[in-house]
Amino acid sequence: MTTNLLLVEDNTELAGSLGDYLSEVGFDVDYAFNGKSCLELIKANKYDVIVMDIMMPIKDGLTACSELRENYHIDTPLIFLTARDSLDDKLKGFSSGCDDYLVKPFAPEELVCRLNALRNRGKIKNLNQQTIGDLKIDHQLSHVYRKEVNIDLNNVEFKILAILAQYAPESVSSTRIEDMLWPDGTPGSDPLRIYIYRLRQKLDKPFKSSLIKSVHGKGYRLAVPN
Amino acid sequence: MTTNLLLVEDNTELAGSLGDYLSEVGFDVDYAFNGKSCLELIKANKYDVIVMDIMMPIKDGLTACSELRENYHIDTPLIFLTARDSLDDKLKGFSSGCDDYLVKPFAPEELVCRLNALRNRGKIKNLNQQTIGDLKIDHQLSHVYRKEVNIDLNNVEFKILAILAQYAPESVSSTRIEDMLWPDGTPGSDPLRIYIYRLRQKLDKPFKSSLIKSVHGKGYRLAVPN
DNA sequence: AAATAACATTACAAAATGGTTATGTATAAA
DNA sequence: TTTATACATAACCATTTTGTAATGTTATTT
Repeated sequence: MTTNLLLVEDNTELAGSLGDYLSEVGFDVDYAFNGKSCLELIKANKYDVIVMDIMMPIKDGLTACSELRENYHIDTPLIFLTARDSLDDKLKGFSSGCDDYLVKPFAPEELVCRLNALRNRGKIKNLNQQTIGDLKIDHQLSHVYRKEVNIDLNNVEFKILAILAQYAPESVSSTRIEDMLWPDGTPGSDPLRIYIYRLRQKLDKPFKSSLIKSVHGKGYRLAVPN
Repeated sequence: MTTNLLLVEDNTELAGSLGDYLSEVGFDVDYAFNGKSCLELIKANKYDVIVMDIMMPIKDGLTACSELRENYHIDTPLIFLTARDSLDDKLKGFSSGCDDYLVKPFAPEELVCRLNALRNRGKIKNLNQQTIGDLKIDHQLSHVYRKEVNIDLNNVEFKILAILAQYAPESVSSTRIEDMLWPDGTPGSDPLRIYIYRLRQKLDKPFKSSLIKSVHGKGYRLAVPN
C-alpha cells in the first residue's frame, strides 16, 4: 500500500533532504516548488496527502490551499510545514483549509506519524473491515458476509463473532467471552452455548465448511482456512 | 450541525473550564474523568470527536485509546491533550491510534481549529448540498429530492433525515436523534417512531428500494446504495 | 466399557423493540 | 374565524431479542 505524497517546498535543499527521508520510510514523493506548480500537479495526479510550506514565491501556501478547497473542491489531506508559530498564523492556516499544522523545526518522525494519521482517516472504512478467509466483518456497520452472502446476526451473535475474529485463530475461553458479553455477571442458564449454536446455524450451516470450532475444555475458536 | 464531543480529563477544574469554553463555541460536551468511564460512555453513545488527557487514574489515555481502536473498532477522531512533549511521548500517542496530539499549555482557539479539522477530515466541504445515492439534500433550502422528484418534508422529518444523512451509512441511536430534535427533553410519547414512519411514507414508499433502515436495538441508518 | 463432564440441540416464554392507526392539541395561514 | 398543518399522545399489534429449561450427543477420564 503505497502512499502518494506531494511535497511543496521552495527551499530545494530542505525539499531534497526531507523528500529523501520520506521516500526511505515508504512514501512515494512528488515535488513542487511553489503554489502554482503544485496546483497543476494536484489537478493532474491524485495524491493521498500533501505536505506544504507556507512561505513560497509566486503563490503562497495559504492561498494555494484555499484555492484547492474552494475552487477545485479537492479535499486531499494537507499539512502545513512552517516556521510561523504564532497562534494567529495557525488560525490562518486552519481557516485556509488545512488538516494539520506542524511548526519548524520538527522531528521527521513526528511528521511521519501525522501523515499516517491523516492518510488513515480517509481510508478508515477499510481499516474497520476484517477479512478472514471467505468471511468479511464490517465492525462499523455490524455487517457480516460469507462468500459475499450477507449474514444477518443480532447483537449478541455479532459480538461473539467479533471476539472470536479478534483472537482468531486462537481459541477464547467461554468465561472470557461471557465476561465480555455480560460484564455485570452472566445470566444463570449458560446462554453462551445457545448463542454459539445460533451463530453456527447462520454462519456455518448454509456452507460446506464450518468456521466456528469447539475446543473441548478450552472454549471456541474461529478456523481460518489455510 | 451540532458536534458531539467527549472530554476525558481527570482534573475536574481544567475539565470544567475547558468544557465551558467548548460549549460556548458550539460543541455539545460530555464528560468522563478516567479511561474506564470514558470507554463505557463511548460504547453507549457515539461521539463525533474525543478530547483525551493521557495521564489519568485507573486507566491512562494511551491504553484507553488503543483498546478503543483494537478491541472495539471505534475510530472516532481522538486528540490527546497532554503536558508530555517529548518526541517519544508523541510517537507513543500516535501509535496508540490517536489522530492529533496537542501539548499543554495550548491556546483554546488552536484546539477548536484542530477539532474542526478532525471533524471535517475526509468529509465533503460543501455543506449546503449533499448527495447520497439518488437522494439530494439541500440543507440551505431544506429541500429534498429523490431521483429528481421533490419530496416535501416537514420540519421534524427533514431534521431526522439530515441527522441520518450526516452520519450515513452509520446508524444513529434513537436517543441521540431525540436529543438533537428535542434538546430540552423528549416528549413523553415516543414520537420519533411516528416521524420515522411518516418519513418512510414519503421517502421510501413511492420507490422500489428503501433508504431508511432500522437497526434493531441500535437505532436507524440511511442506506447508501453500493 | 462405564461414568462423568463438556457441549449441542430443541422448544418455549418473557421482555424489549418497532410499526401502524386513530385521535387530540397547538400554531399559523387564509 | 375557519382551515390547514405541524406536532404530540395513546393504544394496539407484530417482530425480534433474550434468557430458561429440558434433553440429546460427544469427548474425556477412570
